[in-house]
Amino acid sequence: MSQLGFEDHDHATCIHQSLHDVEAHCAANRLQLTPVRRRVLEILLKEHRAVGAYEILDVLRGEGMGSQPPVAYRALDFLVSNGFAHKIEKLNAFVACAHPGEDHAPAFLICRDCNGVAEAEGTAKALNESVARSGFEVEHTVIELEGLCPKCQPGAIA
Amino acid sequence: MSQLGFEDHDHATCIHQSLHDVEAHCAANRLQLTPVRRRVLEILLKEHRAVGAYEILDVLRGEGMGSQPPVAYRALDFLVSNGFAHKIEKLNAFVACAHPGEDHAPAFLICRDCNGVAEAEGTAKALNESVARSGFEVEHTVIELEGLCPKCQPGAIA
DNA sequence: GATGGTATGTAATATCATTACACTTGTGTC
DNA sequence: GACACAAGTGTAATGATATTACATACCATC
Repeated sequence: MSQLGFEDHDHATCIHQSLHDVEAHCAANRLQLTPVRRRVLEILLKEHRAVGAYEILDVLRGEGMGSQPPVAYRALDFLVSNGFAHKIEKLNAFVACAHPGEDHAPAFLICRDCNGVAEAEGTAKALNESVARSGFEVEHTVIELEGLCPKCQPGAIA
Repeated sequence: MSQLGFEDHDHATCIHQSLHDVEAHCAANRLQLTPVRRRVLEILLKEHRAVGAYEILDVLRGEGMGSQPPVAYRALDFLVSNGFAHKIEKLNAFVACAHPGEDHAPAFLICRDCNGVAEAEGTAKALNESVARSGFEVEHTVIELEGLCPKCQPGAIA
């Protein structure tokens, strides 16, 4: 299983790369990455954790980009439905996607201590196939594992 | 994979059996199945679908068993934390457990058409083990598959 | 420059959930 | 029996998350 999010990495490059990927994907698919949408994506990318809609809205408000909930929710809808972000159902909050543009159904690893969220790939497919055999037709998959990330476990080197 | 919830069955027996199992489990573990808690369980058992807390509250209110949200949420907390019910994160709603008392982490199959919810067993374990190898310590698992149940698929015999 | 599609601004409201505190009831102890 | 304590319930208030509805702006095309 590949997994991304908890290990140390060059976060500036990480953000830059994701933004670039999203821009490319939007250009290729005639999707409008408007200022608000781009700003919301940046806010999400800044953190590898789930961010609530109202937290995002606060930032937007501070920057004069709209102050009512629909502004944030609309941008989030755009990002989620185009695969640039994911909703974490367990937290009613959102994370930037680690593989923007790819149509995938990752599992999310949610650390209850540091609130970090990582994506683990390659888990949903087997699950969906197994369920499909029972006659249920899967359209959308939510897999969220809550626990402690390596750094937050007792005895971790911190 | 075993799966329960969408197939036809004798629902009266199904409810009766579940209630009986829960009563036995409470008696064995000195848990108080008070009137409110029992009533909330009955409300959940009546349907194989996720029921919202306020919908439950409405029923309780109609029966004079408390009218404020905490009444419903406290009963639901009791049921969920003792394994008699589950919360469906995707819907912010609750279902009775199909295997009350057993400590398990089922996958939920949620039909977007009829709102039915079924439990599919035996999926989380492999997932957790696979993730554990990456260093993440899983404490709680949410697996929710949204789609169409056999009966709601186009072409179903209805 | 009229039309239509997409996006945004804003007010109001709906839905889901928790906090805080008062009260009751049952149990064990003195 | 008086008391302390824990668990459960009643209720008001509030907080957190999300949607509806409608007006306005922008932009591409004809």
